[in-house]
Amino acid sequence: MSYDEYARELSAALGAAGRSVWAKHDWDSGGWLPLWRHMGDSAGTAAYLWDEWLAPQVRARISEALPRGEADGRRLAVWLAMVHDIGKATPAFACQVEGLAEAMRSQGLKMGSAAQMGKDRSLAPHGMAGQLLLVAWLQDNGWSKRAAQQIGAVVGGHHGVPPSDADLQDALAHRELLYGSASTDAWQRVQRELLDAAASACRIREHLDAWSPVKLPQPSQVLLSALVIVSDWIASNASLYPYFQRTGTAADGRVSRALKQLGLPGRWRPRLPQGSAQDVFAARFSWDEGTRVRPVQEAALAAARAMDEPGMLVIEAPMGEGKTEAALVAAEHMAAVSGAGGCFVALPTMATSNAMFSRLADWAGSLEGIDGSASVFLAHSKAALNDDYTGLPFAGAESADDVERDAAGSRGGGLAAHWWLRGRKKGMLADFAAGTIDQLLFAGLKSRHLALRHLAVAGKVVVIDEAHAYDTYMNTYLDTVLAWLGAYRVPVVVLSATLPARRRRELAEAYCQARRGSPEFDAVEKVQGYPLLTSAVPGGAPQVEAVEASGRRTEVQVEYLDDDPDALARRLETELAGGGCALVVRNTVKRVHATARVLRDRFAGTGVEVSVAHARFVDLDRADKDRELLAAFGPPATVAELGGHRPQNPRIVVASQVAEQSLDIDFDLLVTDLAPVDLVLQRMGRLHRHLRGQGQSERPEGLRTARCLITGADWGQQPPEPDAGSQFVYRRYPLLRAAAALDAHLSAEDGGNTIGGTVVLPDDIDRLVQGAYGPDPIGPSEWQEELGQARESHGIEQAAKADQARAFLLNPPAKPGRSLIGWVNAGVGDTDDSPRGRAQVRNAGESLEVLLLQRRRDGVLTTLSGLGEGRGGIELPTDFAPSEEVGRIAAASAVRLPFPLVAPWVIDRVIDELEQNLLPAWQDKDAHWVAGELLLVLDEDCRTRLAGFDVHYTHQDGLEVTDGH
DNA sequence: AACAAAAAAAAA
Ligand SMILES: [Fe+3]
Ligand SMILES: [Fe+3]
Repeated sequence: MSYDEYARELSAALGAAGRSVWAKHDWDSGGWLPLWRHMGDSAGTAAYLWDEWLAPQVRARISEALPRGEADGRRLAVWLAMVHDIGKATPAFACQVEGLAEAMRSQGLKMGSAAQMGKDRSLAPHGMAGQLLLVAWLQDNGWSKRAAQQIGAVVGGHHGVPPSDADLQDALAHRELLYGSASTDAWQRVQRELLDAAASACRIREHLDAWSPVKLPQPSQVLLSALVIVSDWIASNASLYPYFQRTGTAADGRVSRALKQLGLPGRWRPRLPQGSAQDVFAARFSWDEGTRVRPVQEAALAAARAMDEPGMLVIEAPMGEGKTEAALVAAEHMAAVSGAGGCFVALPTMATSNAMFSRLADWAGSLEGIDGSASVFLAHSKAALNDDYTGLPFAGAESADDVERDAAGSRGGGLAAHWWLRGRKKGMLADFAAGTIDQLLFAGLKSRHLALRHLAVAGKVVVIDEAHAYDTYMNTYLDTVLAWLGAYRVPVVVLSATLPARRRRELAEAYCQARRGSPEFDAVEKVQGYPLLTSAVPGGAPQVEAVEASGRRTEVQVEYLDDDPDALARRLETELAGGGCALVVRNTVKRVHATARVLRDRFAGTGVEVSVAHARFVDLDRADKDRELLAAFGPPATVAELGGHRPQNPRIVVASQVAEQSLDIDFDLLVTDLAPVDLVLQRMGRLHRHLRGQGQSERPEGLRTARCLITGADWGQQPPEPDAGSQFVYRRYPLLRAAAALDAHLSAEDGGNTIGGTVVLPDDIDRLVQGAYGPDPIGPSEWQEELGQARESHGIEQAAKADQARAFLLNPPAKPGRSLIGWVNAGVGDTDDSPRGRAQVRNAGESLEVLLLQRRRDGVLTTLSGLGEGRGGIELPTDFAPSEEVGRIAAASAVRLPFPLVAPWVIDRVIDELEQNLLPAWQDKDAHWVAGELLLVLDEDCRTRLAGFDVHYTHQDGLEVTDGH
């Protein structure tokens, strides 16, 4: 049956009254669509999506419990798409457009005017009405109410939120909204006629009896919901499915035409990667002759090959062992086994997502089994500012005129961003996506159109990078999402360099939907080894395997240093006497600025350059800073590529945590504040990262041994007292545990000498991480009392975080047969756009981002002067929307306001004052770069006052705020 | 009355 047939069969089966029911209307053009037409469009679209677009593993999941498997799955899906708007065949809906209502009245469907129906109408929105009608119809066909509700809720939820029981009761209590006045049964006859015709057109009549006892698993129900929503959205796109201007408009081939114009990309049909690990990796990543596969990579592919069912693979290995490549190859194999049609890689930040996006696209380009072109998506809020993403060709065509041109243009295949597969809710439906972990965690947040987010991940393999980097709050979401992924049989690859054993166990338990602390998972926590692979398949026994390391090591001499800026300055003077580059990592921006100030004083006129790096810069400056760091301290190839050079004179970079993240930069000497031990290790990774001459002989003589000075605590106390700001950021307990783990490690090394010792990377990573995060006491006995107290209050605090996270947390999958009624109830909706009403997948206090602009002395508004590449000082219009080009610069001039301006007792005043700057002309829809953004306008000296504070911005030091009182 | 980095915000 072709995709165009559904509407024809419907209209043939309906009488004049049934055909008179309308579904869509456009006030501007006066165009409209009858319900039967929208039913046919939606069904045809759903059938096409089932055949050509859904990943095999999604089809399998939907069909799992149905007696005839996928044939039943397709029938059920197409039928639900067809009947999704049956609730429009009610007085409550039909009365809304008087002209169309009048046509229905003349067919005997009596109803009052919209005004006569009054406010009650909102008690029976058409989704909910549809659920009630469908459930009643199924009951008439011999179904139990319970069985009917699991199907009905798909219709009830087609606008994103399945109704609650109470809502359904309220609607039922107003019979006249659904069935008109008690004196007529015309409405019920038409509703039955439409549903009967739909059942015949979808050939489901003969299957209804066999389906009635089925208990649909919730994953199937959610995926059916999502498919109905996607079909409806496509069928409701008026440029694909134009409205009619007259009754009886001929529309032959309308569905096939629309689907051709939509031009969804071809799927990836993954094949098992064949051959040796060496060959597979070399082919996927275009390795040159000399590159050898690493032991972890080889083992990861072997572990994936050993899993004969979809499962979770945890890869723990040090930075620089090719974990990402290992994950992608494992993902390819797992995709072929499970029938995935794509891959999502989740990362902690937008910056790492951007970097991953290019790698993912390269990898996807090398895959076999991609027919036509595949769609790629960069999933985070600032993707539009990323040139790698926006530079991609766009596939498909929004207007019919473009179809021919595009069909010619995209014949070459390859990767493209698809015009329809973009935006917050649809973008993740693309085949290959890289993005922030938030995009994955949203699948665990009760919110509108949640089913779409589930469909987006249910068809893929999911890779979770930097799994150690998430806090208790986010982990609460992650665990719930993993439970759903396990239920969807979505293969998952988890990556980490520093994963606490307890967390490893929790991840595996979550995915397998096992109880916390299930004894089968003891081995996952107790196993020792690094690198380490863990594989888990729901219902099976988890496997663990230690892997040989690849051999690169760095010995780091560790020394404790008092927390005194002057002492630090004196020390650096000595250390850098013979040249060299030092990195000083501070835990707060305040300390970064304070340290930089002292050092600049000290080194003024000596040729020693001091610079800062932190996140309190506008995006464009931050990107420049990162580039400058890479051009000076990156690996030789990168330095050459960026046209930079490693400084000859001594250099000091004072940085916040931005330096511990993804940047591949290398210093001769490291000074760091005491931080949680995984972060200390991460920072140590910036030390002698690249080989510079035999035995590091190209480094200054005194700095050829890697050395790390740890400060940011009063080491004289027992236990050491971490800096107050550090405690605020990281909490006291993890800092004390870090100090204790280091102490235990170093004193074991050299027999009780607590002045310092050696940490070997990567050999000591596992021991330090497990020591710091394990359950056992660690550190000197005199510290234990303090540690015990810190542990207790930390436990309470973390439990509170987990509790907060649960406020909008989705439940794990319920028993099969439980309908989706109330699935996202008490959720956040998406109507509340005020900064405060938004529930989050991250636990953060208030924050405000502003666009930093400048006003010249002559009163003209401009972009910030001094921005690189000629972006600075460009005039901005105030009475109309800025151009595309300048708007983008303004949007990339965002900076987050520091704490003093967003403290709970200040933020309201700050927002009030910033709202004074809003430009009405910039709120227009053609001002999409800047609409809704708060503007902070600086004077010609880059200063301003805000809420009683002095605000100052420099390209050198970023945003500084001082109390102006 | 103290604070990293981090994310995000349109449907049928
Ligand atoms: Fe609808
Ligand atoms: Fe619809």
